[in-house]
This record gives sequence, structure tokens and C-alpha cells, in this order.
Amino acid sequence: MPGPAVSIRDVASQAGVSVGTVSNVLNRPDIVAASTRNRVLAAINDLGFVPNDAARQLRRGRGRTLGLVVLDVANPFFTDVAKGVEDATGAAGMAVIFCNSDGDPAKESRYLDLLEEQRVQGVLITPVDDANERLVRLRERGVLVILLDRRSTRPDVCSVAVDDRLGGELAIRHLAEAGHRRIAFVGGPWRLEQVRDRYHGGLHALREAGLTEEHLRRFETPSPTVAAGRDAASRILGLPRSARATAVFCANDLLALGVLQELTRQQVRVPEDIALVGYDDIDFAAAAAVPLSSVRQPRQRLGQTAALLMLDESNNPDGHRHQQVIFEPELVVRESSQFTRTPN
Amino acid sequence: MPGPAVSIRDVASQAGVSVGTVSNVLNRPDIVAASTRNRVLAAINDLGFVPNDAARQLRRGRGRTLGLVVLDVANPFFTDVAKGVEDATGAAGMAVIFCNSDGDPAKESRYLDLLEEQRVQGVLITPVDDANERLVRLRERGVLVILLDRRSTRPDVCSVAVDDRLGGELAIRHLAEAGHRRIAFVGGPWRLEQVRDRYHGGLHALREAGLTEEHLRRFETPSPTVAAGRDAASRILGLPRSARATAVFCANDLLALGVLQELTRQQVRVPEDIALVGYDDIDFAAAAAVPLSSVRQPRQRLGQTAALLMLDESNNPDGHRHQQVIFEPELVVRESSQFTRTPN
DNA sequence: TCGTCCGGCTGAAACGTGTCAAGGTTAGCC
DNA sequence: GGCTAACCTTGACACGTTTCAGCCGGACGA
Repeated sequence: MPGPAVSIRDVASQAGVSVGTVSNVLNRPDIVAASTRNRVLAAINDLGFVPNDAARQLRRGRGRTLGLVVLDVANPFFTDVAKGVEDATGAAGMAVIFCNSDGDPAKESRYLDLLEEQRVQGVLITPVDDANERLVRLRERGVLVILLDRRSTRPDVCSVAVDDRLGGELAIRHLAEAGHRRIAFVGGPWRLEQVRDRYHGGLHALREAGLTEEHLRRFETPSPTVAAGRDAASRILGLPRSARATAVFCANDLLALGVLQELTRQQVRVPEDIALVGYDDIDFAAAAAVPLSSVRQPRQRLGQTAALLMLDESNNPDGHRHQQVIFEPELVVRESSQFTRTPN
Repeated sequence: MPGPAVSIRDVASQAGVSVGTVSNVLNRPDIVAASTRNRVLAAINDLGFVPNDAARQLRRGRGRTLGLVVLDVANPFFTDVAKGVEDATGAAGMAVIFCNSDGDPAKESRYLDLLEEQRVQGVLITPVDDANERLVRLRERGVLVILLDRRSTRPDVCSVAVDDRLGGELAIRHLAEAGHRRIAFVGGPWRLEQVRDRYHGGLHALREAGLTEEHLRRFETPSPTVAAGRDAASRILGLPRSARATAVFCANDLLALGVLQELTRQQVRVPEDIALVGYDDIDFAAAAAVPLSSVRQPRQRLGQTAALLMLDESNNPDGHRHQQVIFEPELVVRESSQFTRTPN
């Protein structure tokens, strides 16, 4: 049943040429005479020949695939990023091995092993931890590494990120200006740099507004998911009303949607009782029970840019200049934070 | 900078054994003496050797990767399916090449080419079209094919699906029982079997309730997305009120969320003016502006089962029995359809 | 003592492709 | 007609594995 497994050699004999010529037709069609080329192409068609990428890769040293490692497949933010990556790579005829670290360093490590065995051309990754030992090693072995949604600290590594501190600032400034003085920050796990940056950006805005760290209370979550958001909301509502936050800023929209669900369930009105701001502006934010204010990131461009950077570094190793691309986030105000409060 | 590219041969000489032995340590550790094995492992560690999967694949004929082709990465339904696939394959040390056909036959075809070149072990696919010529060819060449979210018509191809006709029945029966007599069906493109099945299931329920085809008006969409849902809603609202549907059943939740957004924007109340039922019960359905009634599918199990079926067929080619697994969907009623209407 | 068996290991032959030096043909030119 | 150059094509080798027939040496039985 498994067909005859036709190889370049069969094509060669069918077309009456040498294997070298067939290979040339495949890789540098211009250097072979038109008549020969057509004969070879016909043979390829007749036999239904499909080149074996493993052999090609073995010979060439590196393959036509690249790895994409994200923190959470279920998060629309990352699927949009992935879409951007796919657009750029698909056009270049490259395959993407999609890996989901789930924020787990062990899983991330396993996937990096796998990608290394695959001899991928490069890895686009949103790392779980900070300065990743593994990534340095990967680079030393000739695997291109590009940081995604994370700013690179090394000048020899490209990165594409969004200014998370600025994003945090925008959100908290918005809330502070609306009169909020007790704000909850929901995010985690804390080892994620994005979470920390958004928090610190918020702090910065707070100080600018003449407030202090005490006005921004942290609620760390074990994961950035809807379920974790619901939990965090319960914890917030567990406080006596007088100490309870009047606004919540979430490190991403999934958390915010979770918070919103739980608040609604417990009959707390948004934004009248508690205002809410999320992060990412995923498509579902606008469709939420209360349309969600959020900090928008250029998700697809993020992925696309990262992929293009990789392709450039790959095709043009010498001319390539490493860059740290930073996009600017943008606050989108919707109903969930539209309520002005008189500071008490 | 690209390190020395250490191969199995280097390991062999460092450990003072032959390459065959190193290979054995890697693949059948039990047949090599413990002392030798340790020596080899130490050498592997010292040199930081990482096996080259391309070479292995070349020799073995097939690799340790499989392809997953879905209709839309941005649809949480498919990311959940992907998560299921990943769970099962990750445990088996396999890599998943994630492909997004976007419902476009040309893109699907390009990806199948790519997967064929990669000599993947198998392909899990939700095909765009019906009886796919390409898939048959793929199978003939020894690539395992498993249909995902689509029932197989061939006895020699495994499939894992959910009973879409039943799902359509559940939804429409629910609406008919609530008194609705003018129902709109929003879905598309029509070439997707899922869409057609859900529609026909709905028709069936309608007839059971003593109604006819005229009570279910079709609104075809160019794609199953939020934006297309908004468009469809405008079209529905374009009709004179007396002819306008009092309930809308959408072929998936993205469409339903789009419909909901547009209805809300045009001040049409859900469910009082128009009731709404979606399909898939993605996590965001419950968090929508009006919590969405929806037909739930076991998304993760779908992916997981498909992957396991593939692994089984792959590891156990003879003992394997082809199966068409069918899961049952389940109606989840939420606010968006909780309104009983007196038939006029 | 010889023969047999067996666990461990070796060495070489594939797998399907890309590359490259070298060969072959043709046309152009003096 | 011979020389050169331009253009195509060839054939062999290399890439890093796996696999397998076969070798070696020691243990065991007769």
C-alpha cells in the first residue's frame, strides 16, 4: 500500500538525465537548458515525485522549518501572533513547528530540545524565564533566536516587543485620572517579565499622579487565564468594602474576562462599583458582557516582524543588523472603565 | 560562531567505541553493556551532542513529526483541539507542524505539499472540501491521514468527529420549543460540511416540530468569523420587522458573537427581541455581553483522540482497526435564548 | 579438548539529496 | 581548421544516522 517511494534517481532515469541535473532543475532552474528542464519536470509530474526534505536538510545543514514557542495556545493574543508568523513564513515556503510551553519551564525546555534535534533554522520564542541559558546555547549552535513579546538584553539577539511599561502606564493613568485611588493589579505568574513590566509601568503612572505604591495592590495569579481571573476576583471581593479596590487592572484580557465574570456573578456592577481594564485587546474584549477597556498591541505585526527578521538574518547573515524592535501600545477605552469617581 | 556541529562520530571516538554502538545507546540502550553505555552517555554530555533528526528520518523513512491542518487558528475551537493533539503527541515525543488553511483550498493544498515533503508520519486534518483527492493520494504514499471534526466516508480512514446533525437538532428544537417560528441560520461558507450538517440537523428538528423548511431562513457567510457575523446580523435586520427572524442559530460561536455585537449596536435586545444560539461553546461564549447559549463539543478530547488514533496506527500498523469515532454534542442554555415567545 | 552458544561490539552499506570539479558539446572568431 | 569561451551535463562524494551481518572472546557442556 505505501507507494513506491519515488526518489530523485527515478526521475533522473525516467527523464534520461543524471541526478545532478534533476537537483539543478529543482534548485537552480535557470542554469539548465529549457528543453532538459521540461523533460525533467514532466518526469517529476508523471512519477509524482516529492522531494524529501530530510535528505535536503541533511545535506544543507539546516532545514526549512522554524520553531515558534508561545506561552499559551489558548490565548487569542498568541494565536494572532502566530497568524502573523504564518503569513510571513508561508510566503517564504517555510514550515512552522508550533510549540506551547504553557508557561512551564520544563515543557519549554523539552520543546527546545525537540527543535534543536529538528535543526530548525530559527526559534521565535516568548521565553518563560528571563535570561535564558538555553537560548544562548542554541545561538552558539547556529540556531537563530528571536525574542517575541520580550525585549532582548543582548545586543546580538533580535527581539520584537511592545512597550509593556508604557502599556501599564496608560492603563493606570487612565484609572487614576478617573479618580480611582484603590486599584488592584491582577497578573501572574510573577516570573513573566510582561507581567512585571506592566505592573511597574502602572506604578510609574501612579507616582506621576502623586500617588504611591500603596494605591496599587498586587494580586498574583498562578496563570494568566480566565479561571485564574475568577479566583482573583473572589479574593478582591473578600476584602471589606472600605478597603476594596474600586478599579482592577489585569495583565491580560483573559484575566480581565475572568474577573468580569466573577464580579457579575457576585452582583458587583462594572464599571459603577468596580472599573476594569484589561490588556491585549483581543477580539473578544469588545464582545464581553461589559465591553472591556484594554491596552491594544499590534499582535499580528508582532509575529510578522519577528518572522521577517528571522528570514532576513537567515538569508543575509552578513548584512543583517540585529535589532530590538519596540512597538507602542494604545489604550482603548470602552464601557468597563467609563465611570468617574470622586476620590474619597 | 556556529559551533563545531558535533555528530555521532565525534561521540564515538571520544568514548572509544564505534558509531554503531553510540546509535545503540540512543535507540536500544538495553543491548549495550552498562559500562560502555555510561561511557557513551558521558561523551554525549561532554560534547553536547544532539542527534540530527533529519538523518534519522532519512534512514528510517519517516520522521517524528505530524501535521495538523485546521480551518482557522484564530478560532478557539481549533486551538482547544490543538491543545488536545499536543497533549497526546508531546507525551510521545513527537513534534506537531501546525498549519492553518484558513478555509482556503489553495492554502490547504500548499500545506499538504509541505507536509508531504517533510515526510510526516501522519496528518490530522479538517479538510476544506469533501472527498479530498489529495488525501487519498497522501494515504497511498504511506502518510497516515485522520479526519478531524469530520466523519470519514471511507472505511479505511480513521475519523474523529462530533455529530453535527444532532447538534443542529438540539439547537433548533430548543428554539422551536420556545415558540420561535421565524428562525435564521447563519453559517458559511457552504462548502464546509460542518455548516451544512448543522443546518440539516436543524431542518430535521423543525419537521419533527411540525414546521417546514420555510421557517428556517439561511444566511450564508463568506467565512465563520466575528466580522462575518456582524454582516449577517445587518442583513437580518434589513428585513421588515414582520418578516424578521425572532431567533438566530449560528454555525459557530464566532459568528454568534458577531451577530450579538451588531444586534446590540442596533439596539436590538437579546433574547427579548431576538434569541441567539451559537455552536462550539468556546470559553468566551459564557463571557459574552449576553451569555451565549451554545452547542458544546468535547474540543480537547477531539484532538487527543485523533492523535492517539494516529499513534496507534503508526506503532501498530497491523493490529490497528480503523474507526470512525463520533462524539455527542450537548446543548448549553444560557441567557441569550432564555425567553419564551408566544407563536403568532 | 573441542564445539557451541551468546552477549557485546564493529564496520560498512544504505537512505535521498546538494555540490562541485571535470568533461562534453557547440558556436564564434581569426 | 584550430582555439577559446560559453553553456550544459555528468558522476562521485558527503551529510549523520540506522541497521545488520559478522567478529571476538569467554562460559558452558560433553
